[in-house]
Amino acid sequence: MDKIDFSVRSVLAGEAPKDIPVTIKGWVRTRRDSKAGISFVHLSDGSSFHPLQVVAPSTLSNYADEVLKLTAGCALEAEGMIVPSPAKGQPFEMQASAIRVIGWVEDPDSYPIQPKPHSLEYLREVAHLRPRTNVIAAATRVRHTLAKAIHSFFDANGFFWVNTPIITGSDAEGAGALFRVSTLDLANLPRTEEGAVDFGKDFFGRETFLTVSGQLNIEAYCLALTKVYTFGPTFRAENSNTSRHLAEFWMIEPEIAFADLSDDATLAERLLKSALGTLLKERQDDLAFFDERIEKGLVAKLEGIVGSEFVRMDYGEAIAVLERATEKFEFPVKWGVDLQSEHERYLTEKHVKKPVVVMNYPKDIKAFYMRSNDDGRTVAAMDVLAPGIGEIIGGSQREERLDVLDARMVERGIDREHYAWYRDLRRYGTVPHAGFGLGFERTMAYVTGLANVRDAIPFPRTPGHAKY
RNA sequence: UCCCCGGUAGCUCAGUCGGUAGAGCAAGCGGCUGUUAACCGCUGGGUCGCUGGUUCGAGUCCGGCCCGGGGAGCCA
Repeated sequence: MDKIDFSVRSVLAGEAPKDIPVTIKGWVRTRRDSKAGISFVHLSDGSSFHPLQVVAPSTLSNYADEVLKLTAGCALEAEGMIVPSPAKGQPFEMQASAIRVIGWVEDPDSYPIQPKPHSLEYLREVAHLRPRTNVIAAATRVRHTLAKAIHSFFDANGFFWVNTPIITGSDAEGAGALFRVSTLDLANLPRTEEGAVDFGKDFFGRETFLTVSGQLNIEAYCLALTKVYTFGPTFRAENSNTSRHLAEFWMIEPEIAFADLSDDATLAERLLKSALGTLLKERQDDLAFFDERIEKGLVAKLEGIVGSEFVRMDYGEAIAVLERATEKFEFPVKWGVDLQSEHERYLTEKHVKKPVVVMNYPKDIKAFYMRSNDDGRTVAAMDVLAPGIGEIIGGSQREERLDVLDARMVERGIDREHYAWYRDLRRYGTVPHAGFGLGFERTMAYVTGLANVRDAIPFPRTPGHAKY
């Protein structure tokens, strides 16, 4: 065995052998030359936050022709012995015995990713190259670990992951505007006798859309498997232009049977704490970077969340707190109105300074499927608000009583036949159940300190943006 | 969709009272150095977002449009 492939991560962790040459492949971050006869090439393969320092001696056959011409972004293969680094900055480095350039950067002068801080706005315009930066690579690793931690939490607690459909025939009432899915020829639409578009001729024989929520479908599996969740993409065709909205985003939606709103809130709190705890253990390098460059005090903030109790507050209590506040709000506060962003921010950022669960909202501002409370004017809904990001979770106990559900649908003018299968769930062995939706990118924004969800997803889709 | 801010070199930005284009970084060349997003010197690099107008003269003032960002609403 003359050479072995290892990752930069394994080398820096001291896991690579020290008695035989190893080969590392990656992309150049920086190159510094010493006329004493060596060059330092920082090589990154994405496996860890820190790059590998490759020490290239001038005795390499291609030193003058190639090594001295390496610029940021060049792909290469470096072979050599791993040795303890005599200088500060890294525990180990490679004494290169061979460097093979695999891919040059043509025109280094205009290569969009330079070894300097770029603005996140600029990086969005080169979305195909931005994973080569520290910040996006770190976010990508955090995203992976966060997803894994969420799956692990559910698995350890007896939940089953259910892949609810991406294409749906129902429009999950009130969750937002829909993207149509159709194979009809737009230039030559089939028409009914009345002149309307004849969706009976469409691929599925009816109107279909991209899902805005897996909730209705997951309820069906909940009422058989008891503890289930979805984790998949979700689509909203809203013309939303904010740092908190994407047209395509990922959502985690657990649903638990034989459970009420309090159980739901407990699950939300345990899930968040568990996932954050895993991140703190497994992504220290990346979190340290976010702490230093993106949000000072980030790690302490996350540790604080893991170690503290979420504050629970009734909607009515939240209104009272806001009414007492000396803060000037643009929108007046009174019982019955939905909380505005400024109100949510005040509650979570100034009043309690950590995540807060607001529960039992007025029924008129919430969806038809949320369970009516005995007071006749509120429903068992909850929102988890997080500092800096606002609503991170929205959930509720579901209305399991068919007569009450029907009454609510009539109230809202919703066609019961359209929800026939959803009503069936209340006709056959109905039980109290509850669930919530956790926005994955909003959670990412919260744990990285990145202020915009567009930087928390590999290729963000927003109005007018689907180029990459 | 509404409100606000912005668009000048590959990137980040400065550009005064309207007088004809600047810096740092990057790139190229040279110097120095077991260096750490090194340091020193030199060089090249511009449709000042587009368009119309005011003016002797517009990066600068005015209108329209395009693009980006922030905030609001919708919501996760």
